[in-house]
Amino acid sequence: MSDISIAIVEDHADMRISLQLILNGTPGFTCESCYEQCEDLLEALKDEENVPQVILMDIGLPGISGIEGVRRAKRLAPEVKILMQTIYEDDANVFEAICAGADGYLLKNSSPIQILQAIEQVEAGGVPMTPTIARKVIAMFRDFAPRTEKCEDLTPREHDVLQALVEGLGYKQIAQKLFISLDTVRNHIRHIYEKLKVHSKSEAVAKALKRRLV
Amino acid sequence: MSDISIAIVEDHADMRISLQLILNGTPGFTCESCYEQCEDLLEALKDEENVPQVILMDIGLPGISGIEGVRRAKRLAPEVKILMQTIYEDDANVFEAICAGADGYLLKNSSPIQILQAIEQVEAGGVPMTPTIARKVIAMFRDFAPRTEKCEDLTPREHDVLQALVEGLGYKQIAQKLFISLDTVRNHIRHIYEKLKVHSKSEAVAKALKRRLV
DNA sequence: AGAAAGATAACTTAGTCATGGTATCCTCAT
DNA sequence: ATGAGGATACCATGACTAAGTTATCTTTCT
Repeated sequence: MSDISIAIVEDHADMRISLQLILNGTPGFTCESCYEQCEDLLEALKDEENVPQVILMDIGLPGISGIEGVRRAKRLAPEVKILMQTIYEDDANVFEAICAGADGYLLKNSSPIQILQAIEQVEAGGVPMTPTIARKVIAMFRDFAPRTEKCEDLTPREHDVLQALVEGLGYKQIAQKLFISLDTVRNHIRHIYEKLKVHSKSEAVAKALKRRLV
Repeated sequence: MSDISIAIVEDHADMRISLQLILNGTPGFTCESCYEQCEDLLEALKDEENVPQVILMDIGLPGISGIEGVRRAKRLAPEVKILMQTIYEDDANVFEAICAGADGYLLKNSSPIQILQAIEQVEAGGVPMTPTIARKVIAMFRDFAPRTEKCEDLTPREHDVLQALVEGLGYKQIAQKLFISLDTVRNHIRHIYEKLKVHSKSEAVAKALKRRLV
């Protein structure tokens, strides 16, 4: 089996060079191409000869960001595997990177061995990521799934009112919308608060949306 | 460090017994409880004394299915980690299991070593799953790709305040949390309202959650 | 050096909200 | 038929929120 060919995109020269040294110094891996910025990588990808099997891409880059870089690289070479590397582990970045087409997600403080393993894993069709990130992805995934849970025993009418609250309506507007009096709205909301164990409109809305009660 | 405590739910006696033998025969793992069906597990979970660290659950069970079992078990003991085991790797089952709250997904033909590794991994906060399943989850995730509308340029501080609103806090609480005066909170919220084009806390919370600004 | 933007803070006022208690009417299942 | 739960409605009050106006102090960019 021949070596896995890797390209690096990384703006810090020392990081870039040491990565390349590690890769070229390990049997089974070769790294011929290193780029300081996405633009250079994208230029290179236009020539099919230059397409590596795996790209190791920093997420925080000057010019085109790593995330946008993934999107474009995948357009130019859909079959290339891209591993993102980042110091951040925040939701927004992970989420965006995955949607952009990244095949794995590493932290910058990963050990060389972890990096090599991740490269092998992604080339084998896996999706290497840190446990923390995996949890986040799964959690987000769960959030998107339609919740079948039947709302903490809210009555149908209470559900209507909660729905209206989520739409951002005030008491008066809800009364008009549902053709009931202001006092009845108050009453329903009172009960909703008790059942959801909250004490304000915003808390109720937050809980309703987070638990997919609406 | 003490052993990881494991419970098994599996209807095939031979499978169940050999699993238990393997676990108890390996340093670092103990398995005291085995159940033939979910009902028994759920009954046991009602007593906090009986809650293990990890549950190894078959997905195809008589009576309550493994998936429904996960849902209920997680309600009784939210902190328990659950590994699903199945002969199937089909989308529907995997997705349902994940949404129900499973923390990992193994195939039934996994080797004992793989099972032990998965248990360690899940206990460490990871999400063990086969590469195939991981790919499917990621692909599915991408499809749902709800656009991340660039946070209507809220300033960092405004973002903090919005975050607090989403947590259901009131003005006073936000002031305390962020170590600023009530008036400053008012001011930030005023600006948030202008930028999000809303006129109340609940509207702001609804918009923030729907657009994933937080 | 000066402009622009952000974070901080104060004061005010009309209006809304949270929460208490109470009561009527209807429907459904005991 | 009788009671429980749900929907409707009213009254009252203290606390909170929304929105307007103004001002100081940084930091950042030009």
